[in-house]
Amino acid sequence: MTLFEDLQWRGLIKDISSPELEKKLNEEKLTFYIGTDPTADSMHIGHFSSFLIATRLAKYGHKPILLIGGATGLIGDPKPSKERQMITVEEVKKNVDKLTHQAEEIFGFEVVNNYDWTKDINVLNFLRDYGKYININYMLDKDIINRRLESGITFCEFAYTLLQGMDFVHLYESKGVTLQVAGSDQWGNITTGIELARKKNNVELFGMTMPLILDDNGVKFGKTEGNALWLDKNKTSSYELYQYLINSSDTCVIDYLKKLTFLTKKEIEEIELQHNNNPELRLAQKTLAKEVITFIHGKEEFDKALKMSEVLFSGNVNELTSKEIEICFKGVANFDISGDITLLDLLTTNNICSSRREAREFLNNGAISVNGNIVKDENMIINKECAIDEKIIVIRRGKKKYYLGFIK
RNA sequence: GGAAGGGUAGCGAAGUGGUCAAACGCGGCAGACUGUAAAUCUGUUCCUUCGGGUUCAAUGGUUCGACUCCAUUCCCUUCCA
Repeated sequence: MTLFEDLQWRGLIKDISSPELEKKLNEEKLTFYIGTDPTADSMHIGHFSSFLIATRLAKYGHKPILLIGGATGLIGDPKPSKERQMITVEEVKKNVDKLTHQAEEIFGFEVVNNYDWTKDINVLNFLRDYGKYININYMLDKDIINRRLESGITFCEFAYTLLQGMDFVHLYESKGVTLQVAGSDQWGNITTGIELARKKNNVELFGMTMPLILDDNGVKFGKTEGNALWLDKNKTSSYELYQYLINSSDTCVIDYLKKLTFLTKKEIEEIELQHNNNPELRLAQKTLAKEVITFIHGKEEFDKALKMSEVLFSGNVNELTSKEIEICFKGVANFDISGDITLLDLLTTNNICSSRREAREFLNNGAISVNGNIVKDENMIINKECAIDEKIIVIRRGKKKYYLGFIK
């Protein structure tokens, strides 16, 4: 199977700028880039799913460059609905540093920052050297801009696409990059770069986009409860990541395996077969979790997440020693307990429940358990005596949310 | 700068003087069922010491009483310049 066929089979190709690209990908060694803007201090699983393409292409001998948008992040890619809130310069800088570090650590490829080549371009150069090549009508035709004309768009965001186009051209000129890969929402920006290069450098650059990964509710992969799943394990523990992946729906999980792992077609088809025979074993989900977490955090973290999940969902928490709990709950929300405190106060003061009212409701529903036992008494006194090894209290809210209290 | 429309809970959206802590939908959270699934069903969704307290962009005003009326301010959108 050629690279292109493999990508197609995995459903990773949405648009390509020219049919020629297939041949180029299969037969040549290209230098390509994929980028993201530093809108947060960590990448999330969504970035991961698209950045994986870098590793995939690299395996076939292409050279990846990862771009962190220190410049474009200051402007903001237009969202379909409304203007973005500007991020402060300091924050962007901070995010760039973190993302750069993270990208290097997880993917191990060269990382560049477009701020480096954009910061010294003055407004006149910008207009003459780049603005002159792009017609306004061309920009207005872009989906993302067109859609915003009704609700309004500032010049700042309107110009964003041009900045990204400049990146492509710059990377072509300085590093011989001829291909840009991105999520499908970036198509408009990729084509701006191609257009710019065609007019300015008289060269044909290539673009390829991947479809968004959606679950069966049409929700973007990796979005849960409005929180992203971060790749920084201090922001999202490997346990949480494991839980998200293991809960993938049957209808999506095979698709996820294709898109998020490096398992071969044969291996995935074998898993699919077994999975369909015994869906309740969730072999596909387990494999997915293993592959993804091992890639991001390494084997050790995966083992930890696995052990913790097994303990929490099959065994009983109070069979463990405090030491074991401490190890496998690392990363779970925790707090200190000093002296006696009623359960109700404990729940509210540590943000396990947002109000006393809510805490009572949970207690009444039997949603709260302490060290594995459901408790309904809001006045239960929590102290050293009821702690495991007199050290740790494990609070569970609902089925899956855990909190650790350390006796001080 | 001018004209018009608008700002209601996490979001969308009703309410246009009292029966409004505010319909309805989505989302969230919990419970049942289950495969830690999906679907479904049930409860709940400002705070509370359960007396009550604080909310409908902000500030003042009218009124016994304001989300509803008036004034000013701020913000958003559209059209015109």
